[in-house]
Amino acid sequence: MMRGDLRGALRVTKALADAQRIRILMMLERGEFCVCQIVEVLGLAPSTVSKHLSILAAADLVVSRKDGRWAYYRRPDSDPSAGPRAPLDWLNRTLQDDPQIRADRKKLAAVVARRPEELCRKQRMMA
Amino acid sequence: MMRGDLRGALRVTKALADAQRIRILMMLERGEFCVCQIVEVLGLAPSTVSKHLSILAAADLVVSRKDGRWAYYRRPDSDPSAGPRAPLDWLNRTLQDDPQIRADRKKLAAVVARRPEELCRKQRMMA
DNA sequence: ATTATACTTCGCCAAATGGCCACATATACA
DNA sequence: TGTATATGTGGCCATTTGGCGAAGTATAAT
Repeated sequence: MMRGDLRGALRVTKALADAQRIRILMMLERGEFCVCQIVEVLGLAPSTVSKHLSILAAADLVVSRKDGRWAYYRRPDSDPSAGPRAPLDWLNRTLQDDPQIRADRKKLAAVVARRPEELCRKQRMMA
Repeated sequence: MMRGDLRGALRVTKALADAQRIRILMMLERGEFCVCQIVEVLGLAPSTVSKHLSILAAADLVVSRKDGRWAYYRRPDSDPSAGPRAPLDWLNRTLQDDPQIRADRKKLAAVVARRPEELCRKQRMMA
């Protein structure tokens, strides 16, 4: 993208200025996940998570991939020089030992052990 | 400070998620300035600028120094490894050619040429 | 073809944010 | 001491933001 103007930078910093979105980004350091998996870890409504993901995507902090009914999100596998790699690395370093992030990682491990269908079914039951 | 938790990181990212505060930080890359000088460049009410500065200070992105009636703000002259140096460097790189930031730099040059008293006097006249 | 399902978009509401003015505080100068 | 002045704080208001549920969309399964 390479915008390089204040508006573009603000899109990034505003995207980073929310706890749930930071949690999502830290998740995605571990790999590529579908929306229902992210929903399960965050404990928010799917519509809410979807909106967060669209904000992150608009800032080029994540990219999406459709596969059947599922939508997978991951960190862009792009050049480390350009793009907002620097603030993300900083977050990574800073939050390595944060209790919330550690808890998310633990929950993530349990989540990836299941098939996505089960997650979605469970989430429908709760709602 | 070295907080290292999500709350501390959010204080930083939220502080960076505002155009005026980014403009202030870019100004302070050029040196140390008093509130009335920042007011003059941004074109906002002194109370507004003061609040922005307190948000930046709470995130350890600026430090203040009192000298008589004047309060001077600057970037913390601290270790480059710890602290939120990384996102700031990224902003610096990204916004180098932004028109708003360039305009601010130009205005800043005119502002530093005057004595602070004149600026404050002028600002009182306008209000 | 119809139904089920994974996700997104829309509409709404409560809370947070950014702006200003008015006032409070603190320092300097007469 | 008293007054002027540079900055900080509190109250108020308009806008933005984050959350949810309901409805919409698109793909898969029956």
